[in-house]
Amino acid sequence: MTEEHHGDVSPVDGVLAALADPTRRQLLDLLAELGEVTATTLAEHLPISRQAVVKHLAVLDAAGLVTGRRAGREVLYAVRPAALNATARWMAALASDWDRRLATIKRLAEAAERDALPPDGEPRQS
Amino acid sequence: MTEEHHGDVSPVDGVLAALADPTRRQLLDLLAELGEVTATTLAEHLPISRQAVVKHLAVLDAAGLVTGRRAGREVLYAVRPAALNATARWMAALASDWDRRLATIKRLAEAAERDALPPDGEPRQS
DNA sequence: TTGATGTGCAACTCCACAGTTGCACATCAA
DNA sequence: TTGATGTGCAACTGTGGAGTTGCACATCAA
Repeated sequence: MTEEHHGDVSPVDGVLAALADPTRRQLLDLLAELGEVTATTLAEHLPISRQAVVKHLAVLDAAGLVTGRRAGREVLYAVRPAALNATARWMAALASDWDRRLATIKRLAEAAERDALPPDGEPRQS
Repeated sequence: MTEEHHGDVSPVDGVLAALADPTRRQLLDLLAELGEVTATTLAEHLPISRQAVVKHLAVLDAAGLVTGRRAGREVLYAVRPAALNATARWMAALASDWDRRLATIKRLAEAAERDALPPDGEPRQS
């Protein structure tokens, strides 16, 4: 049990890396809209080749954001919300942590400022 | 008024691109822990040069995740939760949208399967 | 004023990754 | 079987970005 706060080996980093690419986000939007489609179909909706789409889908699959299922000679991909949900929660918790820390700092700063002033509240000359 | 669903020009993409880098996430953790510190101080806690830290801070600043404030000859950086919160909400909404769509698809699929079966529910032989 | 410390700017290297093309292999329909 | 369509693998190119070093400029303490 080391004292590290936010572990970096979580599935979160994979999701963040995957979502960093605009083309991959576009791909996810297409998948959510079209339902279950092949890489070839997806490539027809984008200005890139099928192979590029396949590589992106591999990254998204490794991140747990999509799933590929074989149907005859084609592979149908679909969106997978679980990993996205987990990352959203991770982010909200991190933001909440920052808020907590900042509130504490602000409170301490105000207390120190009060202490620095003389008891009668006279401001010191510069 | 195009029919695009999830706009990509939001502050979200900047945040995602910023969070994609592990070093940048480490930097944010350090900032949240140390409060207000300079790039030089941050560099002492990391295996990279001060200039690398400065560049990362510029990216984080552009994404709205950090703020730099001048104090004499040094610049103090601090964490900023607003953009992170916004992105967390964006992600949660997206995940919820996916859940909704998948539920609809599943419902339709089950209805279609019911229609394909004979009225008396007899399973067809393989 | 001098030395020390800290920031800002610029040029450079290096590599991971997005995207491409070409071809071999598998599957469906005729 | 043949042709058409679709996937899988491999090699290659180009570029953005992470990181470095060197130096000029600003600020603080003596």
